Amino acid sequence: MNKKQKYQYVIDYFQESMPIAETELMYDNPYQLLVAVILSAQCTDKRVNLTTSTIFKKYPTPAKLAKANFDDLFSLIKSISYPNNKTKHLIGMAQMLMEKFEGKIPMTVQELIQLPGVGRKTANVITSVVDEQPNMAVDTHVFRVSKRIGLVSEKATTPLAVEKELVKNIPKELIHKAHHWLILHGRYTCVARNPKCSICGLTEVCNYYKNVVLKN
DNA sequence: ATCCCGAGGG
DNA sequence: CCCTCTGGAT
Repeated sequence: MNKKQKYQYVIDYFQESMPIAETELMYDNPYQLLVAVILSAQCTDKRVNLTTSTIFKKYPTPAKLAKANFDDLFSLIKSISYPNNKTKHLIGMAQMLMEKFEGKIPMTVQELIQLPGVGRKTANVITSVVDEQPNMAVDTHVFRVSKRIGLVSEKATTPLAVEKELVKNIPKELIHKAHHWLILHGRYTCVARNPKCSICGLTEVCNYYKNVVLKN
């Protein structure tokens, strides 16, 4: 089976098993998604959702968030990872939105990564989810699952390298869905520790299953 | 002990 | 490339 066939097999499987694949972060607009994704670094979506309901009430717009008191915001997110950094990033992000972008969320990767707390992964999430741009955000799940199945080559050792190979091999119109497929597969089946290969429909094409599981 | 939709800085 | 930030769940 060549690479093209492998991608097709994986896509067909996900199309059938996950016809609707969406983020589990709760948001109602691009501003809320941006805040939620920044908060999601090294933290589960469920814990992020616990904090954003209050944050969105207290700071419903970039203008409000730009004027937030550090300690007030910190107290709302102190129970998730890196509260100090994230508080600083959120306020700085909102301030730059007001100063450089007229309080609106820019919709290009180049502009988004200028914002404090927004890196390539977050910028790819925003532009693909909000604007349906064919960008692939590579987080810990997408990285791990792509490597295990063998969707990307051995030499792809960084998120950027994985991103480029995935974008090259997945049809443009499916990249947005594929992003969520890989995340949800990684979150519930191809988990980091003791992946649940017994309930996985991809073992037939999976390098990890062939090279690691079958040999133990 | 390891992991969770990373980013910034050296 | 490396390191730090940093809390809760399993």
